[in-house]
Amino acid sequence: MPPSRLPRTSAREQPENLAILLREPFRAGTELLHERLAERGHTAVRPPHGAVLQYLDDDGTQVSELARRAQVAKQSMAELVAHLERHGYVERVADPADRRAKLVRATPRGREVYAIAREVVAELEARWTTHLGAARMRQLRALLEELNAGL
Amino acid sequence: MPPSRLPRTSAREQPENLAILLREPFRAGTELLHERLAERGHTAVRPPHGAVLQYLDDDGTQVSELARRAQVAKQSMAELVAHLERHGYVERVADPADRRAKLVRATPRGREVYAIAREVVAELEARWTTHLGAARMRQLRALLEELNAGL
DNA sequence: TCATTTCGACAGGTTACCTGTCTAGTTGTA
DNA sequence: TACAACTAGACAGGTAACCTGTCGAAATGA
Repeated sequence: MPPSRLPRTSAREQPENLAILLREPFRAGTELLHERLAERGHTAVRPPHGAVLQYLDDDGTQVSELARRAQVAKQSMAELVAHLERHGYVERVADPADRRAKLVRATPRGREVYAIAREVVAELEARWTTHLGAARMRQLRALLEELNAGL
Repeated sequence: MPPSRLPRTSAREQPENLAILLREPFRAGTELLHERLAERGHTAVRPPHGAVLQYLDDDGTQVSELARRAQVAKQSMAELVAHLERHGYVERVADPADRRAKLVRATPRGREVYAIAREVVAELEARWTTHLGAARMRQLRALLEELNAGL
């Protein structure tokens, strides 16, 4: 099941070329990450949950703050957090600074996910560096940084 | 509402750097496209419908084929097509070559969406070229093409 | 001819999103 | 200090976008 087998006659392929070039490596990386997570038993962590883990501070973060960072509604974030809590990836503890609030924090099981993510990122970068060479990878990164800086 | 305002202490920010660099320009482009579509009255066309329009051949395409290309279940694709059909962006006509099948085809209203998409892509590329310069844009594109070629 | 495959419809379920409302608690200000 | 205004998160209820499984009609291959 090659995900890159795009139709030759797709009506929008030509104009979207650059968009696809940006999207595909990201998509491939996300796919690899979730494959690896599944292999190691973390089937309950699916792509949307990245929006939680990605924005979690080490010392815990409020649900409302996570929702703001991920740009979804509080209720949506609360559901994702509840799912991860049910599966033991995060825990919610009382916020000592605000009695209304709870802080969401990664558990040891949650931190395993971070470790796997770091491995996958390292593996991908290594693979890409093999294909492009170190110099061109640096070039690519620099160009992407410039592009991102200009929003 | 700056979408790029990422938390300084995000636990995964460092290792994901390159992933984010790839994702952000794509995300920004998608956002701009759907803003423009909404401005011009095409509020019914939302991101998932790109999976239909993106893979439509000019002479029409079967739902099953679209599902394969977009890598979703037939039923999911059928829903997206039904939505676009209800809103007048595509029509389904009998497939002359297969009496079981119907071909999904863009209507004039659907082709407006393609036109807007092409405008947005052109605008983004122009904006990025202003930031990076034509030479670096060519470099970036070449590097991304190499990266994608290596899957 | 007939077993197998394929197309698209239907049934039924889940997940990830949304808005709106409510209570408890915080904060800014008269 | 008092109180209006705001904020955190829970609950209610809804929708869109995905899934699997099943089916009848049509196509295909042996």
